[in-house]
Amino acid sequence: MLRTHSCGELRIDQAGEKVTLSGWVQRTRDKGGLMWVDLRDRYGITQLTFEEGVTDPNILETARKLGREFVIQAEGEVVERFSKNDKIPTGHIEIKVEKLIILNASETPPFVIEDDTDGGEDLRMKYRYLDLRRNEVRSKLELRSKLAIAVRNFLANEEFIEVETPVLIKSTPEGARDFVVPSRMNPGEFYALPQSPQTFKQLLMVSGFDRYFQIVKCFRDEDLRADRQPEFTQIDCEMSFVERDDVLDTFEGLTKHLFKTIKGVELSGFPRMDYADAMRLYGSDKPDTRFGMKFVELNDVAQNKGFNVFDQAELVVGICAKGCAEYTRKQLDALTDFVKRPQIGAKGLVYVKCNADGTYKSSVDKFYSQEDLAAWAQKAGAEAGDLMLVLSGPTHKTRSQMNELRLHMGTTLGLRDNNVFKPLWVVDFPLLEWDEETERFHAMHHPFTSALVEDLEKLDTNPGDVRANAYDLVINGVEIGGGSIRIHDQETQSLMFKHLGFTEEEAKAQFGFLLSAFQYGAPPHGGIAFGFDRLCAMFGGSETIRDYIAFPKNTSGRDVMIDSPAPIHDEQFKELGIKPA
RNA sequence: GGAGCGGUAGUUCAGCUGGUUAGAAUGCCUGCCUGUCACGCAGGAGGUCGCGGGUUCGAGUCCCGUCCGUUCCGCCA
Repeated sequence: MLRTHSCGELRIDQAGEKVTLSGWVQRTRDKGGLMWVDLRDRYGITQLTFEEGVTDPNILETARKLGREFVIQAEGEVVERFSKNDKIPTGHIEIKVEKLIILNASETPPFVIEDDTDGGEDLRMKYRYLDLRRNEVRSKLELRSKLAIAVRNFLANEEFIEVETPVLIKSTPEGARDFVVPSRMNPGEFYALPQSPQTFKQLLMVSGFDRYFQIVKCFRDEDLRADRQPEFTQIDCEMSFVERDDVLDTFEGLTKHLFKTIKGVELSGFPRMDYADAMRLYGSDKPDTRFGMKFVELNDVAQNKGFNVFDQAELVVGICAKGCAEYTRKQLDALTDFVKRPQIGAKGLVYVKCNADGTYKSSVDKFYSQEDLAAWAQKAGAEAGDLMLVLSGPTHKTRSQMNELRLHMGTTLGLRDNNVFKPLWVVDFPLLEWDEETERFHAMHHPFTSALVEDLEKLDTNPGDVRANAYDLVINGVEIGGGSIRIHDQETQSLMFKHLGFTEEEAKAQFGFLLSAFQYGAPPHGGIAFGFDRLCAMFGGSETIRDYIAFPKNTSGRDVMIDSPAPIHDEQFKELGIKPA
């Protein structure tokens, strides 16, 4: 037996017992006549002791050879410590070693395996298997495992069936770029890796599975971010005979269950907000509702007073930062620089300080009287001591700039507490979005999303105004998941493809299987998918999903540990019937 | 595709307006140390300053290019 106990479980009660422990050498402390070794495994650390005149000289000699991360097996007696350490759970005991075996020596690792490591991101990724020995990273994967199990428990309890769908499927021009895989047996033809199991889960509804889920890898060949990996995991779900609220209720239930069982947090009912309101009040389809600072449109009180910039703007919009009237020139300049950065691209920033004495000081005093500014303040709900920040320009662009500023102010003012969770359903997204590049409408969610019945008539006259029966779950400004009630009849689906610019032949070639399935009794259905990696990161209180993935890729889509992607041999090209680039 | 930041010892970083032999901390090695637990003390080894070119009497430092990493924009139905 290589071990009788883990390195985290022995306590003072076990004093006197003979035990065998195995693990990694965390650190050795050689005091001359007395030597200690911290032995580590995933459960904890137990101290081993070696003493001149007590420990067998051969064992002492072996112990002195130990280096960091050696794998050893130690046998000995559990004894009470002479000087105890209250900082670790096993700190009241130690093992008086009577037998020591080096199971495997180790090179000195390139960074220290400690919570507070000296290793940089890149290095840790190259030696990810060492990084994963660290408590911090391991505990994130433990959290992920717990979440996955809790998801399965909840959904199984709700009669969902877990079904695996294929990974080698077919490329379609809609949506994100596909990863493709050449087919050896069908030269010149390619599989694509799924961006989501969308059509398969809909077919499972046609098959009568009624409630499906899968914790599944999805693939998108797009540029990466801190919260975006080329392969990522979704909690993918679909339900039959449901309307929107049935889906929302079920997954509100799942979300509450996860927060309760994993974090011990009780969430109350999730508010719902129209996409249009989200854009108007927060300038974003995923508003962070942990704090207010809602947008206030000021066109009627700020225009036609001679300030050209505002007069010519489609939208004049402000936010009120509570208690910030004392901001210095330097702070205001920094905010101006913030919104003028190329990534945000505002031309400038107007401020209005609501002074304690009831007067106003603004960057546009030349154009506006105290009464004018008072009208703004009243509209924005700004009181003495507050600061109004105002942007103007084209509606869509200005809203998105103000969204950035609002989030920045929220962060600056400490209003975005990681221990507070504010979920929100954003509903009634637009069905279609105009794409400047291809000069046609494309589906905002995906082409299988149904429209709101009352908007259907606008599909021909004003397609951009048609709302979809689609919804997103947003928590703290992070898009956790999204879904829709799907189209389930062949006619409507064909019509949708037509509006998306597919010819009948194209629609048939790409989605013929779905259209045909819809002719054989497809039930009304809808579903949702949660981004599992992001959910894990949110539960762990972090913004990057990388540490919640055991072996992630870097921002260039590379795995620096195995060094992929990599070239293939000419013979492989030949076998696959494709030519090297 | 675009923008910002970064690349100096095994590692994390400092190195100002260009100027002797490029530093610190930590890790590593050697010696000492019987209650350490971030042990302590003494000593030692360790560098193609990412790469290529240019400016200069002189480049880690300035300029151009390039590669890599990272953050963001575009992109992500």
